[in-house]
Amino acid sequence: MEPSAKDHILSSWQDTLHSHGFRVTRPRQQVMEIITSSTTALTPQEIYHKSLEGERFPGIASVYRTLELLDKLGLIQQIHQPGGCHGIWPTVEGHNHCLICRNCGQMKIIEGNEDITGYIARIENQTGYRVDDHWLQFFGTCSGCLD
Amino acid sequence: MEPSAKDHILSSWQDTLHSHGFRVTRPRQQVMEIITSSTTALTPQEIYHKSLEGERFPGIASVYRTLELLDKLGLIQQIHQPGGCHGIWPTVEGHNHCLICRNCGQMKIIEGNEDITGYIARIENQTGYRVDDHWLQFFGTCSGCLD
DNA sequence: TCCTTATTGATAATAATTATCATTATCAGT
DNA sequence: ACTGATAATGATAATTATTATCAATAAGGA
Repeated sequence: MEPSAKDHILSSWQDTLHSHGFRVTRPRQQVMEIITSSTTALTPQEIYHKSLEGERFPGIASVYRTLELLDKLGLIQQIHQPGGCHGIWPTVEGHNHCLICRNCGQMKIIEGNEDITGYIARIENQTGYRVDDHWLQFFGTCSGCLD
Repeated sequence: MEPSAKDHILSSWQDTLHSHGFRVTRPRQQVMEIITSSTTALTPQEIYHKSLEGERFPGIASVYRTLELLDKLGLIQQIHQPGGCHGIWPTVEGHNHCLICRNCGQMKIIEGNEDITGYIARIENQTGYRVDDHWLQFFGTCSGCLD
């Protein structure tokens, strides 16, 4: 069986841990497994509660510690939503944005190929700010929830 | 002396409270004063701590209650940032975006006149989502911090 | 000014996150 | 495979943030 995209992320995360001298422990694997399996951005508490479904599960402190580590290594990012801040999602390479279903929370990462350089230049002129980054997020309804 | 933009917002907020049958109390006025005077988006705790500088100040519960009320009336919105979620900022009419200085936190609201309708249409085709809203935020350095 | 009652302040209760430390388990080096 | 040094864990205490409770207070119409 061909390795799935999820398996690929998981093994690359484990490589990153090893190459930085961190151990690949069972609690860390469980947290990483949950994050990479999810179709929605999860909060730390949600990740912890999902882990309870398993036979053995990490303590809540280890969940927080693992998230802190993954964040420090740049492997995850925090997703912000109007009604529920700071969901966790794997970091994706390159410039991209997220698309969130308001109904079921399902998230998709989309390639950021919009051209707003002209808009940014105008903002810089008007405000005197130097702009070095932006967030673009889309909200709507996914195809499953539209039916 | 000409009434400032802040005074204008403040009196319109008070009108909104009155017209919805809510009382304009001292604690509410203090919270509204702090929000409208700030150049950065503030968290509930930050608003409370600023209020302590005054001679009389609201209890922490009243700060939360006032924020809940202002939010329900649509007078404030929550601003999300990578390192400090849920700052409070007055709602601005129309379609607009915010520009935040990563250094000092100073915030500006900018008119949303970018055209990303083509981009949105492409996203809808690719993903099957129906997109009904978006967030666009810019991060950078303000003119004061550039010097 | 008085009266009704919405609102407050003080604080208890709940929830979320971080810190502490003895015990456990990873994994590099045999 | 086995062993040992120590990174990491689990359990829990401490801290912080938010929400709920209720008697006392004050806003604002009559």
